[in-house]
Amino acid sequence: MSELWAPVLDWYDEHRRDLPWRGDHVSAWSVMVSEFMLQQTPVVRVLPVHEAWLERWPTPGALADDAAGEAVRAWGRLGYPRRALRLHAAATVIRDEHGGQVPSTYAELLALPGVGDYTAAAIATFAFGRRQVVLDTNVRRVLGRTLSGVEFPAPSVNRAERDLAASVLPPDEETAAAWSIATMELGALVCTASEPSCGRCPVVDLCAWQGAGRPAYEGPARKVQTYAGTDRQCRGRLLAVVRDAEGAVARHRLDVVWAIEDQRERALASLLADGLLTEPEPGFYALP
DNA sequence: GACGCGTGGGC
DNA sequence: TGCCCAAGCGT
Repeated sequence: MSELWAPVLDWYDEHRRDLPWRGDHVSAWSVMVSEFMLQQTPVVRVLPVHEAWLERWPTPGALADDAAGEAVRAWGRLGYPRRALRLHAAATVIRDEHGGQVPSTYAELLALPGVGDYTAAAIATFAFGRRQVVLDTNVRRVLGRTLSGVEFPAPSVNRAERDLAASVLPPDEETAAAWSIATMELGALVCTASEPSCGRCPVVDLCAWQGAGRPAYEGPARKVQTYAGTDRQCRGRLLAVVRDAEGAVARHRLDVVWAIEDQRERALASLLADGLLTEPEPGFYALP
C-alpha cells in the first residue's frame, strides 16, 4: 500500500484535463490514435489532428482501406511522419488479423507496428482497464522525484526502476489504471521537467526529492537533439513539398527547398527507403 | 545502448 | 538567439 495513491488519485479527480481520448464512451481506436500522436508531440498540437483523424477514419479498418499516403498527408506537421506509416500498418494488421478490433492484451498490442512497451501498456490500461506498468517520461519523473529523490530519471529504464514502478502499482485493475493516468497527469501539469509547481503538488510532503532539498540532477548529460541543418530538417522540408501538393512533384520542386545537394539527395533516398515517398516515374515523387 | 527520427512553443 | 522540452519506437 503506497501512501502516494490516495492524494494523487484525489488530485486527478479535481484537476484532470478533459481530453477527447479519455472517458468511458471513448473507443479503443481513439485511444490508440492518441497514443501514436502523443509519442514525442505535445497535447495541444495533437488535439485538432486527432479529431479530424477520428472523423475521417472512425475505425482501424477505415484507415487500413485507405492509402498509406493519405495517413501521411493527414498527419500534417505533427512530426516524425513514420508514425503515420506505422499507424496505418498497425491498422492493417488489426483489420486482417484481429477482425478489425483493437486487441486488448499487452502482448498483442506490443506485436503491432509502432507499438513499443509504453504504447502497449497505455492502450491496454486506458482503453481496456488492464493492469500494466505504464512507464512514460511523466511517470518516470514523478516516481524518480517522489520515491528516489532525484530530479530526473536515468536516460533509459533499468530493471530497478521498472521493479519500483511495479511495486507501487495498485493491485486491482481499476485502481491501477486510475493511478497510471493520474501519475502521468501530475507529471504533465505539476511535476514538470523544468520549474515544477511543488506548491501545487498533492504529495509534496511525501516527496523524497523535496525532502532532500531538491538536489540538482547529477547523472549523465541529458541529450538535446540539434535540428537546424540536419538531415531530419531536410527530410521535413522535402516531405512537406509533396504532402502539400496534389499529385507527384518533379525533382526541381524539391531542389529549391534545400540548397546542399548531397544532403538533399541523401534525405530523398532515405524518405524513399522509409516508404514515406515513392517515385512513380523517374524524377517524380509522390506519397505512397 | 546509442542513435536517428519532425516540429513548434516558451523563455 | 539558442537551448530545452513534448504520453517513444525501431535498428
